[in-house]
Amino acid sequence: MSQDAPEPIARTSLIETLRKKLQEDILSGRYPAGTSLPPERELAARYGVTRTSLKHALIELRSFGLIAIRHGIGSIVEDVAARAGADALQYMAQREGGWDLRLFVDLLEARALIGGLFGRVAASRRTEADVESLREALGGARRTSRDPHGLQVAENLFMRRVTETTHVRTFVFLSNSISAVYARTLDAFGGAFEDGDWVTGSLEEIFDEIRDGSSAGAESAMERYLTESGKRMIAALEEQSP
Amino acid sequence: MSQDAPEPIARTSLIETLRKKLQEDILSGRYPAGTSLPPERELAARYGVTRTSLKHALIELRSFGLIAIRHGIGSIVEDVAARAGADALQYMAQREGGWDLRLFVDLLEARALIGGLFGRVAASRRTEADVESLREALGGARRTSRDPHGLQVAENLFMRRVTETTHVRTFVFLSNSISAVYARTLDAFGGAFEDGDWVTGSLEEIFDEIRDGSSAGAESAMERYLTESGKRMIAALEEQSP
DNA sequence: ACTGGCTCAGTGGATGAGCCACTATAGCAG
DNA sequence: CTGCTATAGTGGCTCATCCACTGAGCCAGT
Repeated sequence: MSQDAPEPIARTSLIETLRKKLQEDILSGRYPAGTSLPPERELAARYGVTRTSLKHALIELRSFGLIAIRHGIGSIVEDVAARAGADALQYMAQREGGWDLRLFVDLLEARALIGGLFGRVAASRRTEADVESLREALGGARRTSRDPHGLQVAENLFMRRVTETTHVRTFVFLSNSISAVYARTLDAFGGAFEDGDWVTGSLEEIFDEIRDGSSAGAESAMERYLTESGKRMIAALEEQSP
Repeated sequence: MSQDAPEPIARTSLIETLRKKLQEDILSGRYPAGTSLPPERELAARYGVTRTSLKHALIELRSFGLIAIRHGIGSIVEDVAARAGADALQYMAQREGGWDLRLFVDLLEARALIGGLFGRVAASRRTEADVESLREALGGARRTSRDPHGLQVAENLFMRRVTETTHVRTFVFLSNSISAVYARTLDAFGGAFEDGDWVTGSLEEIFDEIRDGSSAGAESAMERYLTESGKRMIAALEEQSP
């Protein structure tokens, strides 16, 4: 198997940087919920960019539910807890360059609980085709079980297949939002995939339960694996950034 | 009680319209996943807008995971199923002005299943403060049980409180993404809240289970209510748009 | 005193021309 | 065959302007 692309160097565009900065200022309470942001012209001057660029960043913030932009009025800061959607997680979990460990732990717990639910539903609805698709993904994991990075990719695929087996499209989107938080920093979690036998063994167990249509079994197998896997991811993270 | 504001007239900005149009063209397969969008200059000319405006729309699409923009290369269409996050749901469920009923049914099913999970976790982790907060929200629903619109708002608040009772912040964000799909069109679902006694009765049942710490009870009460409520929402929708 | 219309200042919406920066490719020099 | 360079195509970003919407205050008519 060919080596995967070596993760293109992260370039930070101005807009990207600007959005992060604004977001940080909002999340840190500098611009409290319910208040107006300074006018675009002033904000642009303050951050030293054009109004056009600033606007790009504002529109992106709006799409995450962090602000509401109203013609003739201004940009109003929304209550994050009340409005921000799941896609905002990927930006909230990485603040100021580092990880927000508390939120990340929270996220992984949610992943484990929801994964359990997915396993349960998947077991009760799997078709022949689903089982085959899962078997194939499992095979991929087995073949690459000694390469942490490859295994990580294979595990992700397997989990995606489990989610698809629920036949609930909304679950796939929810799952994407969660994966997106750590997907772009896969390398940071290599340490969680060094014990290849444990990973493949766990996936096999999950596969067996789903194949057998055992809802309760699949639920607990998923939840157990994801919980332990989450712990290892956290550990890997703490090793890197002391 | 005073009459609520009569829903401000929805204004559609150019960027909003443009984003919808592009999105529709992507989702409908006109620009298949993996291929490049036409160059910005050409796209702008084709849609009859400035490149600046087009860019605003593209950036928004990027934030939903529908495209990837690469300097010097172009905008590549992402595989929606693989990348689009939960916030994309609100736009996918309302295509071409009407509702995508299939996706909406799917969404409501997911809501019921996840709601069950939330109920279970909430029951196992509720604190005194949570119970009080839930009781207060329940009281609000009781007081407005004869006004469908008011009841709907109160029910939303109650469900939010249940989610908060899980003490898993990620759940709140996931929940926001789901609510966002129908939150902006609350009026369309008034029909689902006409039987005030049934709604408040159901909420009371959920409250009791959570208060008593009965995980299994809370899970099934939530799932039952949300399933039935979802059916009524669909019915209300079908009445309106034959 | 109240109503309705008008004006004005402040704010976001949108434009279009222009230049910079990045990427891939083809052709040339060694 | 290798490695450099020129070039064309694409997105990144700026700038200067004008349009459209909102809210507040003023003023004339009733």
